[in-house]
Amino acid sequence: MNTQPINKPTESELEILNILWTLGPATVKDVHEKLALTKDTGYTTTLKIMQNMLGKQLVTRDASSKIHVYTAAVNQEQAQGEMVQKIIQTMFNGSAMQLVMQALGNHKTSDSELAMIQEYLEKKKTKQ
Amino acid sequence: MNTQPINKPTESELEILNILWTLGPATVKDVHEKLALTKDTGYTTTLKIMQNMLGKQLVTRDASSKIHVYTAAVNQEQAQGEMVQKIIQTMFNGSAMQLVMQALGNHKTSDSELAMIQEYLEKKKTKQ
DNA sequence: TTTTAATTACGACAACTGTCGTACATTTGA
DNA sequence: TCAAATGTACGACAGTTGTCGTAATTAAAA
Repeated sequence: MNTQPINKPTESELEILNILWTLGPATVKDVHEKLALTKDTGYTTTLKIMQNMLGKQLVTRDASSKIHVYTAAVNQEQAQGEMVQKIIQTMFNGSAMQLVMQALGNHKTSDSELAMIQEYLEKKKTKQ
Repeated sequence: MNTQPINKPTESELEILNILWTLGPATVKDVHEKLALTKDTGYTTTLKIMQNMLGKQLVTRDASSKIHVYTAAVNQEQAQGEMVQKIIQTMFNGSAMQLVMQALGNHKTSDSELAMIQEYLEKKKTKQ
């Protein structure tokens, strides 16, 4: 799997990547069905975007049968990391903490989740 | 200050907004100088982007003197909130926790900052 | 006053995106 | 076999963005 800096996906491409990360290898039809749940868009539009993504090497595809199967070519965690990095720089003045506060502030997060974060923080403190 | 859903800024517009949030009301020159520190771009480019932003009502300006003074017209916290929301939905399957983990994982965060987050979490747990 | 400098306005341009209609190819089933 | 259904390919288009050259305007300085 490619670990080069990612050829920055657009908003729409990101949505599709997210679907591919969830579904694993999938056809245009699969992706479009998922996408259509939240977005009013045509089949050929989805197809075209995925073809663009192929050009950018954001996905790979198996075209051995008529029905092409697409797979995300970028690592989910890496993409998440780069995005978070970007946001922190651009919107939170380089402070991860400010981002964390925002993320937790406007969200209902369960006690168990909060506990997990606390645990994570403990480990991190001792490690550093 | 406007609290309507924000007319979504582009990447470049976001950089400029961030500068305006830091500087407060500022001229194109001020903004461009800041911007030029990290980005190789022409003065008129910055100007044009800021004029676009005026059109979108992302900024306001005082044009009473020759030297126009621009002010961010969107609330920083709201913009941050909407961005974080978007990211969580699009890239983290709706889980704020996953975002938090990412943000803390790839960053050197000081112990004191970590402690602040922990404190924040404690308060949040008891409140909820 | 005249020149120079600083600023803004305007227009042009290429690249990228999302959108879709339509053509083409392939498979399926009647 | 042949028509229908299912997919993909291709091309066109409009809107947005970032980029910048250059013109116009205004203020400051000589």
